[in-house]
Amino acid sequence: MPRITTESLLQMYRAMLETLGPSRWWPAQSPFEVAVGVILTQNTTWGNVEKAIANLREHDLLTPGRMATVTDEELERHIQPSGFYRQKTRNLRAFLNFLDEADGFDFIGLERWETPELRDRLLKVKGIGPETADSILLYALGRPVFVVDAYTARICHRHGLVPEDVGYDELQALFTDRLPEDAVLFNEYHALLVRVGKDWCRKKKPLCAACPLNGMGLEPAWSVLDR
DNA sequence: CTCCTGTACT
DNA sequence: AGTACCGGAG
Repeated sequence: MPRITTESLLQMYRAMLETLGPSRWWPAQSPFEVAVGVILTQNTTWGNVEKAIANLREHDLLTPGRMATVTDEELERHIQPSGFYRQKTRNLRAFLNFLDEADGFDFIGLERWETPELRDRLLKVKGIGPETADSILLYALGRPVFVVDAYTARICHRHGLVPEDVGYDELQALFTDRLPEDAVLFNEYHALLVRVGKDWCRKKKPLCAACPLNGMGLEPAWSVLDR
């Protein structure tokens, strides 16, 4: 395994930022809307989530208090285009209950918890796993938490930085152990990795020659391991 | 490991 | 038609 340094991670960051420009994440009008988008986008393309969000906005359901008033059937209908709509309705309901019990639907009231405790509490909510919890912490609450995902794993694995079956915490530590604890940096870094993962470091037929991360002196491990 | 689900892309 | 999608639960 190659030695990974702070400078090499920052070099990757700069390469992506220079090529792609800033990402302006998370696209939403409130912290609650961010959290809803985070939950809806689990294993789902963002375009489908946008349709669901648009439905919710049309019906003025993008606040915890308003969303809590509708039935499961109505919520299912609105978020249907984002897929997994029965599960996600349960997940949204569980998150609403969490907000209600935590702070009476005042999303900003979550500020009273330090990040590690708030993360533990989020992870106890059914439907909220590590990536969803961290995305809410970073993109809804501005906490300096580095979000990793399948794209991050794929990109890092193909550059020989981690094994293919790297776990969430281990992959996250790769970045948090070496980068300054900066929410603005973490926000943009994850956004850039997702964009690279979608458009260049694709699962099949990766476009390595045109990739923003091409020619960084990293080992293209994928080329000899799989296809 | 399988299931969950709709949509868009190849 | 097959595949992939800003995962998580059982």
